[in-house]
Amino acid sequence: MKAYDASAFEKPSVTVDLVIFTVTDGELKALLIKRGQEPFAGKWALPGGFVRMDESLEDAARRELEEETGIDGGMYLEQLYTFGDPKRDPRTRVITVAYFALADPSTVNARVTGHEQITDVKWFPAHSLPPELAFDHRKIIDYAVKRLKNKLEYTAVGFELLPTLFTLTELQRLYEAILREKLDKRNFRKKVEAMGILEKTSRMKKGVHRPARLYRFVRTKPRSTFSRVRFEGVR
Amino acid sequence: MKAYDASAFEKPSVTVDLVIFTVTDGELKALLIKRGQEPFAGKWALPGGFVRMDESLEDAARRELEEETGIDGGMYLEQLYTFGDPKRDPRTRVITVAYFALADPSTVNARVTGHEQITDVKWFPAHSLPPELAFDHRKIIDYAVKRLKNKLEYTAVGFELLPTLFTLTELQRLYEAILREKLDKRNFRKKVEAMGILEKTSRMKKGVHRPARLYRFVRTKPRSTFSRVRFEGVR
DNA sequence: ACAAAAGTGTTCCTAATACACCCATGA
DNA sequence: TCATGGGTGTATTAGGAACACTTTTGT
Repeated sequence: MKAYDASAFEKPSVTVDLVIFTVTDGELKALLIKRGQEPFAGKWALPGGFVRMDESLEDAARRELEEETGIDGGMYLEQLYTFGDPKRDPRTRVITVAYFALADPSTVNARVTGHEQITDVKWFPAHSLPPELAFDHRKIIDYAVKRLKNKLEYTAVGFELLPTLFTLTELQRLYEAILREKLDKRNFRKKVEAMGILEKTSRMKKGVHRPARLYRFVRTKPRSTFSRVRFEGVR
Repeated sequence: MKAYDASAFEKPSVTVDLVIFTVTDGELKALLIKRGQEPFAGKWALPGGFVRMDESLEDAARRELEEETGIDGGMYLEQLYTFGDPKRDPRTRVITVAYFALADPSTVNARVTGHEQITDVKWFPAHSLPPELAFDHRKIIDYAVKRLKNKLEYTAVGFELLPTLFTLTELQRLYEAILREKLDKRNFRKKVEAMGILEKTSRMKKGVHRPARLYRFVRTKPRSTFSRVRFEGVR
């Protein structure tokens, strides 16, 4: 019980690990860092780090997020799962609380800052990751991808991956990239408009062909029907 | 990064807390224990305890579960969320990984075993909990209730709360108790039969009126359509 | 024979799917 | 003027919701 003297127990280390997603070139990508130190030196791993004694888990995640991507706060962040296998870190007991984050590619500026132990930072397609990842990070990423796909079907989370203004086709491509399936243009638009979270702007995006209308994402007041709109099977 | 020397950091304590649900008397109930020690002496709290260095989080949860309820393994157990507010424990930094468990009431035998720090154990209706719970346990329970309700709508998790053989009315009452809404008998049966996870047995349950057929829950091979069956709005 | 719970079938309606054509622009 | 992506409407179908009556038993 809680009532036991906490100091009587040997304590595990606690870290947060981040699966930072973005979508570029029609592909879902995750940000990985190359480790410069043992264990798993030279292997790709999730960004993350130790939770400090005076910060909440989410604060820790957001701090690491900023350090790693150069984005200061505001990014979508959600707790994923806590991985606590006693052998997941070969050195000592480390329990990690995994988060996933969604980054609008236009704002992300991945970089190596401060961490001499990181020798490289790179976006990897979520479906062709390096074969050998550090720790149990492959498992964590796979889990995050599953959760993201699922979440996409019943929430408006996808907008986090787009700039403020976007066209419906861009939104559709985003969904297709994450779900890895083609969607029907007409049905997709019907669904997304039914959600009532799109605001038509007066601006148009010029391209080589007919200009496309730009939309903005608006968080509406909680609607009971909102969470029921799903993307499953929009084909 | 992971690469830092783990021992250089002060470590938080890590516990697991359990929201153990059952349904009796047409009500969803959660098992609470009365604390015999500070902090929160005399207050009701979730069962739980420190994670040992050599056991996984789930192992820790299952161990506590058995110690608290006298059920040896096999119970449905799912990781809920990890709560890590630095001030959630007034003494020291304690991060807790919350789990929720589902107990068939016929097998549960709540008791006080071994823990001199526990002065009482009791099932409380999830919707009328003691006003003052220890730590952030009210938040944890509320979250668990939300998750359970949600889970009920797209998985077969409800069967964990019933004995092996049950009638369809018993199953419906269970759903009604958790969702806190009346369901339409005909639609409920259609849905639940469409799930394809019920096996009609030849046995009947005798009562004061027309005997009811007893069913058994069968885990079918993974069916792609399975997860789409929902209970929302079965009214 | 009747009270009470078990059990079942049909209609209505909404939402999901599948599908094809016109529109506006730049080259 | 034509190639290309932008944009829209409709018919069909499946599933969710609403609803009422018959059956079986114990008393």
